[in-house]
Amino acid sequence: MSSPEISTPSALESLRDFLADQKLALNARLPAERQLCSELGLSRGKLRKALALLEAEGQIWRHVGRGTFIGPRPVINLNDVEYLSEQSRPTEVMEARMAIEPQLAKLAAVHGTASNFAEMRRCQKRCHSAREWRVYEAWDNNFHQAIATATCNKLLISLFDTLNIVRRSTVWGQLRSTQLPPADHGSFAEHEAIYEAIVGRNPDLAADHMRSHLKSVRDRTFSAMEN
Amino acid sequence: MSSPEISTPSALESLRDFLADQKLALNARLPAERQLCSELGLSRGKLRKALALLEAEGQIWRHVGRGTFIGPRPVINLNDVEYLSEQSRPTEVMEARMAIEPQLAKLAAVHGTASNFAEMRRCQKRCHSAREWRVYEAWDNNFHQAIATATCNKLLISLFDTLNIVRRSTVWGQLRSTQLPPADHGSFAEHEAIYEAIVGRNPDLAADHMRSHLKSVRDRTFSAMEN
DNA sequence: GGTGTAACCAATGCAGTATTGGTTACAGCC
DNA sequence: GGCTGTAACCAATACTGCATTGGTTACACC
Repeated sequence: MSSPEISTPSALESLRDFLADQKLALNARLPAERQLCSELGLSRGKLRKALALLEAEGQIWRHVGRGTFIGPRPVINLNDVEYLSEQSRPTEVMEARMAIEPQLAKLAAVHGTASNFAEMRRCQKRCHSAREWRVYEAWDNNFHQAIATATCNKLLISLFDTLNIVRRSTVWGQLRSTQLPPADHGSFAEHEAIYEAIVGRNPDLAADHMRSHLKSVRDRTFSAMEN
Repeated sequence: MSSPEISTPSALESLRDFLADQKLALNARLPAERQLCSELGLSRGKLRKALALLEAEGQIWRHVGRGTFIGPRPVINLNDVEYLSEQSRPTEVMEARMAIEPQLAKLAAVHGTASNFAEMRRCQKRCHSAREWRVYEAWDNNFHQAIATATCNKLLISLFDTLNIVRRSTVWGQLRSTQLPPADHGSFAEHEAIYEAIVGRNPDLAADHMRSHLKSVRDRTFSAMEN
């Protein structure tokens, strides 16, 4: 039986020869499968087996609708926020917040500067003076952003930004309970506690307050969803 | 009456009234400028001035070809991992790991499945049998990746991936102390402790072990850098 | 100088079409 | 039965032409 053991390897060989001939640069796109078939005189099945081997070796990578390319598969776009938002359920987003934001508060208490603290204070005041839910929410968001900024860690800030975008674009399955100005919103006291702990350079306390703040946010959100 | 001090504010007022009437949701798109002009009976110039004020307040954001939207301008996609890597110093990367990975271990102990645990075990074995530093490092990396995967939280996994890419592309300012096979590498016991805590469904213990593991990694790394 | 109007610009969205890798069904052939 | 080649189909993606949108400029008119 000379056919399978030899014919498939020969397909691989002719494909390798073709690639060597063309001297294709990194990331270059090679002809579509159907075209390569006729050029190399191979059936599509054989060609695809050869291509699969090359792909397994990391020599090429393929994608439906795009083509076959030279080189290692590029890193997937991790920050494809839309995709992430579709993939993330509200409980997951909340879980991620509770995992990360307390740590940010902790580090903010360590590395935060006076101007960081001033920005946090400014956001708090705007929260108080907000008369519409939307405005309140904007400054609440800025408050949490200010805490992330206070970590003085660009990587963590970037991770928080991604988390934040996903959170804001997540469909929470509810309308805000109207245009309610959040007059006696419980978050005021919680924000204050977080702020005090951070400014007081008390990392663990800051993390604790952030954790309980997020817990109450979670409870309010999900209980509102069930109503 | 028709002086600029009055006419422009009135444009702003009628625009605010319009927004209140429509009760537009967050991220909703409001009508195109030309349409709003006729609806509100304003010239485009006046309308644009009013819109510019709202935009300055952070109430709306606009983009050519897309439209005008309610809410804060979404943050640009910072998928530029290379940029992040340049901006992040080794201490920052390490700090981010110590902030996030213990939380991942904690959640892995909560949500992890049997197949997650099997994968973690597989990575551990490969770490043991590795004879080159590079291979060891690859499976060590996979071990931490498996923990992130075990959180069953796509958002957290994605954040970890970003962190991981930055970490791996960070210049640590040192060469590995040669090709040393890490025969009695201290991380073995630490990995084992983390694994046991996760499989034993002990979230806090898992976080603790991860924290001390990262501490020892940090100490080894930075002491090596000083030598 | 300020205002309103219209025209233009580049960026974007959108819908329809073509292309691409991946898969399946089937006839033909040892 | 097992393998092969062919064709058809599928979902994802690129491409293309057109409509729309915010931003800008020019100009006539007070």
